[in-house]
Amino acid sequence: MDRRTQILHTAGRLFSQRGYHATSMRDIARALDLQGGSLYTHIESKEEVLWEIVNRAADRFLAHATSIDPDLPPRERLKALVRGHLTVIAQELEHATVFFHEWKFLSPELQERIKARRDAYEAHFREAIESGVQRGEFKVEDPKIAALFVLSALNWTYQWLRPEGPLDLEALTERYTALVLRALGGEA
Amino acid sequence: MDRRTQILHTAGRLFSQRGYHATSMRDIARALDLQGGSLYTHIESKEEVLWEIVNRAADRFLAHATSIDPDLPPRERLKALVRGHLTVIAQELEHATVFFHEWKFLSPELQERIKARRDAYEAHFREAIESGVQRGEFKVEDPKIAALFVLSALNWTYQWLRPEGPLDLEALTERYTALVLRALGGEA
DNA sequence: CCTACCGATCGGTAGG
DNA sequence: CCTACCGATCGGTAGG
Repeated sequence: MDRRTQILHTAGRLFSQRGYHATSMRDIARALDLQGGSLYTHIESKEEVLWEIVNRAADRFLAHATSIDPDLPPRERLKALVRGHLTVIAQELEHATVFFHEWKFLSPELQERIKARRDAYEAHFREAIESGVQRGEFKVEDPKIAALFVLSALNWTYQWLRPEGPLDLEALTERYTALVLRALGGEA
Repeated sequence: MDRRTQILHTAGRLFSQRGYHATSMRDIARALDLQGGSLYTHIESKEEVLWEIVNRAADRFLAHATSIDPDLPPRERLKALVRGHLTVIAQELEHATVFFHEWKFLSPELQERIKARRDAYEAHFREAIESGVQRGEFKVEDPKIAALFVLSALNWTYQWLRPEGPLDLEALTERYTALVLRALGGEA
């Protein structure tokens, strides 16, 4: 792991624990046994560090979603989306936390880029639900609200999901998909 | 509205927009046409301001939950809980945002007090679900996960719920309760 | 990668 | 409620 990667990793941990503004560059340096100024050989600015963390987390979420065959039956597609989302959060809890919590501290231009990626991600959920409704697999009055409902239930999990916790990822995925599919009227 | 109330209100707005650490006491003072030092006639410290905002938001959530008759049929009880939660978020969006986002910046002692209140609040949901399962109104494998699922779907709404938005609170409550009850197996 | 520093700003206080 | 200030710390840079 080269220095830059170490810096991003350490920053991700500290940002997720204390927040972006409550973490100083000197905090990051100290955790790596460096002096504050030495970080700038490897990074451009504090904001660049935040951007890398947030954007890489967006990569992870999108990589899962785009790898799902859109021709799958909507029920299977949604199951895969739920599983992928929980997997990213469980495997990348610190970066996911920074992604959800700290993206507002990016510059307006970088915020727009993240919003665009987030919208593209959410569209996968909305489309899976809409196609399920069209095919009669799901029954919901308002697919947009249903998508927000499902994404809300998933996003908040970064607040309480602990990979080392009593519930393993498989078991949680199973229970969450069951709740989601039943909410959408897609399962007995 | 006395000065102290004005300060708490302004701080709530700024904390919700920029976050606690990115808001300076001088920012709050400037918004009220005061000098920074003048705030301290009315407040003790920046942390006290955060505490007041967070704890009052907790008051609002708990006031709704405890006003619900626990002998109601579980379905009705849960409907009321969902309605109450969305009502607080819609009516107190800025304070609710600070409640969810900034409580980690309180001292450990104050964090504990908030956690205790949050746990008490969540217990209302868990108990409503558990009693629904016992009475046969709900069918869920794991009431604890079901409660986390419902609370997650509700909590995240502060991220996208806009009181001035196209969807009014009544309509949103209706759709959310329908999704929640169906997820719990409590409605055809 | 370190030492030493820059200007700016922080939360909070004294004294009026 | 203001002026003026305190010590501390911030992100970042120059020069080696």
